[in-house]
Amino acid sequence: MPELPEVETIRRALVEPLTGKRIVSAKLKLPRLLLDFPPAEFAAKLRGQTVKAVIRRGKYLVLELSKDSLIVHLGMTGQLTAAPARAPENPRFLRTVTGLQKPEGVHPVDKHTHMVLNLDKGDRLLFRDPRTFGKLALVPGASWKTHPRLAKLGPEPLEMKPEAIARTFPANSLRPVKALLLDQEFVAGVGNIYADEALFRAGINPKRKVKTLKSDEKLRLLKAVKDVLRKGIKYQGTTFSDYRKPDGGKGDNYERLLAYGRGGFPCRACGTTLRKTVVAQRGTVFCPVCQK
DNA sequence: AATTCGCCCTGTCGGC
DNA sequence: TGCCGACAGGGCGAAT
Repeated sequence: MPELPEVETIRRALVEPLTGKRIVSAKLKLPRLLLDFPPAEFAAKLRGQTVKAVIRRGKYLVLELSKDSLIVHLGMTGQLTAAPARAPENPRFLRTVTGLQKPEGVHPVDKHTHMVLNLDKGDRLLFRDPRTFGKLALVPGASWKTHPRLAKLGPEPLEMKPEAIARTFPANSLRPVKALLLDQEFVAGVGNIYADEALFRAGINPKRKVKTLKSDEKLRLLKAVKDVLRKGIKYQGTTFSDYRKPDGGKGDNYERLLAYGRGGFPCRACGTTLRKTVVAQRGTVFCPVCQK
C-alpha cells in the first residue's frame, strides 16, 4: 500500500510532468471517491487551472492549482500515472506467474481508471484504483492544510528531531507500539510495511505496550522509522502488488525488506523463523528473538 | 478520553 | 474446473 516513501516517489516523479501544465479537461468516473464537494462541479472547477506545485503531506499528495488544491489519497491500491501524449491507449495486460500485470512503462485506461486529467498537448494524469479506498478532495486556494483529513496529521517523520518526538510518546498508554506508529496523528506517513520494518530494525516487539518503552528504545525506534523511510524512497517504493511509479515501473524496495512479507522465512539477522501475527488489526511480522 | 471494532471495496489464492 | 470463503488494509465512525 502506498505509504510515505511510495507517495514521495510519486510526488518527485510528477513534479516535472505536471508543474506549469494546464488542465484542459477533467473527468471523474467514480464520484464517490470525492469528499466534501458536489461531483457535478468537479470537472468544471478543474478546467483551465494550472498546476503550481506538487506537495506531499504524510500519505497525501496535493496538487496546488492556480485557484484550488486537489488532494489525493491513494488508499490501498491507488495509482497515479503521468501518461505522455502518444502513450498506448489500451495496452493488453500481461499474464505472468504473479497474475495479471501491466507492462512496464505503459498506462492503462480500464474500468479501474476513476479520474482522468487531460493536460496541455495531450499529456494526461490518470488515477487508477481497483479497490477504491482512495479519496479525492478539491478545496479552495491552499486551504488543504486545514482540511479535516490533513489538519490533525502528526509531524513529518523525515523532518522531525527524534529527541523531540520521543517526548510525545503517551506516558501511560497500554496500546501496542505498532498501533502508535500506524496512528497518523502521532507521525504522518507510516503504514503497515514501514511500521514492521522500523520495529524490526529497532529490535522492539510490535506488541510492546507504549508505556513500557524506555527512552533509548523510543529514540532507536524513531531513528529506525527515518532510516526505513529513507531507504524506501531511495529504492523508489515497495511493490508487491499494485504500487507503481507514475511511469508504470515498480519500486525496488520489496526484496530489500527485512520483516514485512517475510513471515515463515528466516530472520536476516539471526536465522530464526519470522513469526506472523496480528497486532492492531494488521498483519504483523516480527522476529521473536531479535525483537524484545 | 482512549482504544478497539466494523465497515468500505475487489482481486487473488487456497481448499475442496 | 469452479465455487467459496479468507485475506489484504487506511481511515473513519460507532461502540466499548
